[in-house]
Amino acid sequence: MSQLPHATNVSELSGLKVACKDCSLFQLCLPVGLGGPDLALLDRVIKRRHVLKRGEYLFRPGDPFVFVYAVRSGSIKTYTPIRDGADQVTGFHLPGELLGLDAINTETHQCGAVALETSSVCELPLNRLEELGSVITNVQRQMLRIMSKQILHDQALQVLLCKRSAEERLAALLLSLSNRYKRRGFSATEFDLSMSRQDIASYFGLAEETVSRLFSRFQEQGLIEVTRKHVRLRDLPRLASMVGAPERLD
Amino acid sequence: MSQLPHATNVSELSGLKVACKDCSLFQLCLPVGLGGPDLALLDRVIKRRHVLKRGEYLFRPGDPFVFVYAVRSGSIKTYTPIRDGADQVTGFHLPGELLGLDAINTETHQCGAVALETSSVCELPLNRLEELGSVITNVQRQMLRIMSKQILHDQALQVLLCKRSAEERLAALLLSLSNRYKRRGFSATEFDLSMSRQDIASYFGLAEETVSRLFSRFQEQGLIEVTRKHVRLRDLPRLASMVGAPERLD
DNA sequence: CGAATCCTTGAACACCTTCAACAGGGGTGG
DNA sequence: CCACCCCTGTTGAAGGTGTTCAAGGATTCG
Repeated sequence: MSQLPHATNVSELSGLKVACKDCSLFQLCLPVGLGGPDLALLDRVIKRRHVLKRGEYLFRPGDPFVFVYAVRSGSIKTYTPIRDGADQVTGFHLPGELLGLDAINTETHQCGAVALETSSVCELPLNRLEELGSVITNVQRQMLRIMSKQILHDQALQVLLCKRSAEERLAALLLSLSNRYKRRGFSATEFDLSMSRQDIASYFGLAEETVSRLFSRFQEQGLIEVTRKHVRLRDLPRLASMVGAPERLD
Repeated sequence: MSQLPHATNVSELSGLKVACKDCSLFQLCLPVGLGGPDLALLDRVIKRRHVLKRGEYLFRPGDPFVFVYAVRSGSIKTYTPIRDGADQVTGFHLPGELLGLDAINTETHQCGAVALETSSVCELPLNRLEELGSVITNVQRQMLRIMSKQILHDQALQVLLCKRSAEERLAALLLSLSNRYKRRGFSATEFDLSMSRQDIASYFGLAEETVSRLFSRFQEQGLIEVTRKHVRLRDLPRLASMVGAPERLD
C-alpha cells in the first residue's frame, strides 16, 4: 500500500487533539465508566484517526492481530471468506463500536474489515491495554463487558437466523440501525444505508433479490419509504412489533 | 428446589480434592497457560462440583449473574426463550467449556442452562477472578481469549446458518462432537448424543422431522450408523469434506 | 458517455416445513 | 415384573418461503 503522508498527517494532527474524555462517542465506546485518571492513562496508548476511504481495508483475513479498532465515524463491515470464493458478511459497525475482538485468541484475523464509506477509527493496542489493566482493572472489566455484549448480540442474530422469516430479519436490521443512529444523535427515522442489498442479503443468509423485494413490499405496506440507499421509516411501532426482544440486534 | 444434603456433600467432598492442576480438563479450561502460583490462587476462589441431574437447571433466564460455570462432566445445553413460548437452543457445552459469559454485561442471565444428562460444574465467581486479575493478569488474558474464541464460534455458526444446507449443518455438528470428544480422550467415531433431535433442530433452525430424516439419509449413504441416541461415524473424511473451515464449530 | 455495478421484477423450481400418522423405548404405577 | 402410556423419533405427502435463473432499468464513476 502506498502512503499518502500529507493527508495522513493532517488528519492525525487534528485527531490527536480529541482525548477520549472529549470524544462524542464517550458514552458508547470503551471508556464508559472510567474516571479521570484512568482516562488519561488510556489516552496515552490509543492512537486516533486512522482514516479509510470507501472500499479500503482495515485488516484482511490472515493478517496478524495488532489492534482492536474503535469506529470513530462512518461505517465498516466485517466479512469472512467461505469456500466457493464468496464472502459472508458478519457484521456492520457504527461509530463507538469495537472491531477485531474475534482475533484475540488466535492472534490472527479470521475476518476482514472494509470501510463502507469514508470512515475513521481509533487503534487500541491490546497488549498495552493489558499492561494498563494491571493498574486500572476498570479497563479490563470494560473489555469483558464489551465482549459479553458481543456474545449476546451474536445470540440474537442466531435466533433471527433460526426462527424468523426474511421479512422479520430485515425489520430487525432497520430497527437496529434506527436505534443505533438515534443513540448517536442522528435521526431515528431517516438515514442512508451504507451497505448494499447484497451485503444485507449475505448478512442474513438471503438472496439479493429477496432483500430487494422486501424493500419494495415494505414500501407498498407503508412501513417505509425507500429510494436506493435512502430510507425513511414511516411506521416505527409496526416495525418494532415485528421483532421480538431476544432478536434485537442493537 | 429441595436439597439433597447427603448426595451433595459426598460429591463436593470428593470434588474439592481435585485441584485445577490435577484436573483432567486442565488443557481445556480456564487454567491453560497459568503457572503454579497462579493456579494455587485460582484454586482458592473456585468452588468445585456442583452436581446436576438430567433436566435440572443451572440457571434460568432472568437470574442474576453470580458465576461463570465450567462444565466438569456430562453436558449442558443453553437456550433462550422466544415469543410463542418456544425455546431456541443456543449451545451444547461439554466438559472444559465455559458457560454464562453472555451475562457479564447485563449482570442478568438472558439464557437458561439445563443439564442434558447427569453433569457437574465448577463455579467461578467472576468478581473474585477480577480481584485476582489485578495480581495475575494471566487470568484476565485467559478470559479475554476464551471470550474471543466464543465470538469466533458464533461466527462459524452464523456462516453455517446463512450459507449451508440442513445436511451440512448436521455434518458440522457430528464433526464438532467428534473432535471435542476426541480431545477429551473419548472415541472420535462412536458416542452417545445427549441432546434430542428437537434440540439439534432448534439449534440449527430446522424442523425436528428434517433432522430425523437426515440421520436416516446419512445412514443410507453409509456415512454413519445410528440407533436412537447412539452414533457411529463410519466415514469421517467424507463428513469432514462436507464442512468448510470457517464453519467448524469446535 | 460508456461500462460496470447495483437494484428491481418476473417465473419456475427446490429445499425444507407443516400436517398427519405411527412405531418403539423407557419410565411409572399397579 | 409387567403393562400401559407418554414422549421421542420416524416416515409420508402436500404446501410454502425463499432461491435460482433471466432480463431489464437505474446510478455512479472513470
